[in-house]
Amino acid sequence: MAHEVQKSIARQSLLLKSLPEQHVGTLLSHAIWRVYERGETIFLQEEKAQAVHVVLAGWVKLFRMSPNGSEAVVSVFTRGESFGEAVALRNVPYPVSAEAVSPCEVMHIPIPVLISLMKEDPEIGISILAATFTHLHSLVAQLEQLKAQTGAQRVAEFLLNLCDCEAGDCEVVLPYDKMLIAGRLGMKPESLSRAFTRLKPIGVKINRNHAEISDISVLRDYSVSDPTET
Amino acid sequence: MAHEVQKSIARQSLLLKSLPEQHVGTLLSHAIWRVYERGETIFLQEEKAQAVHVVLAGWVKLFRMSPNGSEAVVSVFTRGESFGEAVALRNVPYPVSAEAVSPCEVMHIPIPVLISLMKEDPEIGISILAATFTHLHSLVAQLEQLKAQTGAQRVAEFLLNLCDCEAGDCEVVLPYDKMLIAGRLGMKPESLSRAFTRLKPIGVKINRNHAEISDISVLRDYSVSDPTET
DNA sequence: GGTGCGACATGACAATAGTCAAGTTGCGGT
DNA sequence: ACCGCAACTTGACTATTGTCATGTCGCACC
Repeated sequence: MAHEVQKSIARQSLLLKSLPEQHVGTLLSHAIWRVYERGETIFLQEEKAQAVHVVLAGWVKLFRMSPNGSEAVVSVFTRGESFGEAVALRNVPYPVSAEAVSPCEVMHIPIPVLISLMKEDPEIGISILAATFTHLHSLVAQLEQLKAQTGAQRVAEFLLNLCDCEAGDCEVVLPYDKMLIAGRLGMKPESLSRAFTRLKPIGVKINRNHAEISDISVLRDYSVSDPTET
Repeated sequence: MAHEVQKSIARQSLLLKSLPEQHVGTLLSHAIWRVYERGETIFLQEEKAQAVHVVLAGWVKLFRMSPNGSEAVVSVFTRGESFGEAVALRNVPYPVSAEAVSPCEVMHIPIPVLISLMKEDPEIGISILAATFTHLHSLVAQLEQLKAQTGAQRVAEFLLNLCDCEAGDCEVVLPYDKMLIAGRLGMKPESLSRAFTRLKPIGVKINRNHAEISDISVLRDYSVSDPTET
């Protein structure tokens, strides 16, 4: 971790930003910084956890291979987000695998460093819990989406999360390729294509990896409407 | 918490069993003990968290109401299990609602008690993280199931989790009614019925709330087989 | 011992998503 | 500039699931 730029990104991460300065310094000085190429494995399911991971740049996916061979994408992380906190403290194997889906920079904080610091200051524990809770919450939201919404609605919600605008029209860039988006939303690439087609009548134009939304509120209404009444 | 029986159940809970004796005593002496009737609400989504909850008897479901009115069951807890740990420490509203699905006994540990104890002893934090991680893990597993398995396979896996036997034949009791099982597995009651029908040819007989499995290994094979090749 | 209600099963149908196959397109390598 | 590949789209078909309607059964309540 020689570069000041990366240190400052790390400080802004959800995991570290609420910690007192002295601890952040300790953690950063023990952290390992690595780059990954697209498609490279960061760790494998069932492997023993060695570190907590903070994404500094690029995109990382967490996924699970089921015994029958199909892949379920559990989540996708980018700059400032961290993963592996909970598993780190329990000395159990990873329940998922992690892979870089674009060129990435990832910071690894070795677990022993974290544990010893945690015994000194309970604030660290609370901070880790906060990050873990964020994941928990997002998984709950995903479960709800899968169980209660159609494919097209999930895509609509996905697009809405990408917009920062509040109302009116908006253009967003799809952050990673469509195969991964499909996986993240629990469908096949073909179904994603069709979902996009279905959103066309309500003002969504897809061009390459750009999406144009003519009216956000229309899309928002659609994403929460009852599937049976459309 | 006047009753010794309940205290001893609480001590066996995942949350408390690994804590040092003195802390358990403190927590128990501040805990509130309550009974709930079937269908009674324990807390509502968006409500501010007041306590961590430990189920002593009966069954509790956590669920989310989506804006369009449909209900997604997130998890179901029973004796010895706890929920609400993560949200407790962040002063944020509950992301889910909780309801008793059978007559229940639930112990509530007020959050301030927990926080002050946590500042005294970091072990408490680790213990809470452990419980939280268990939930995280189970949510990840659920996501995988929903995305990569058919309805009948999810039912098969649900039945396998209920058996304690390792091989051969086995009879299990369905722990709660079929409507809730359906919700827990992300399907409608009708689909659950059909899933049971589909499991009949491979040796599963359903009678009331009893399930007879003629050969566990056959069922296990089925639950992990590729849906396309059956 | 009725009576009525809710849980559950089943059939017919519609909607949704997966599968397979056949293009099209964009892009990197030569 | 050409080639080849992988991502993406589209169409036809199938499978799975939700919806609606109907019927049975068990059980609490009078």
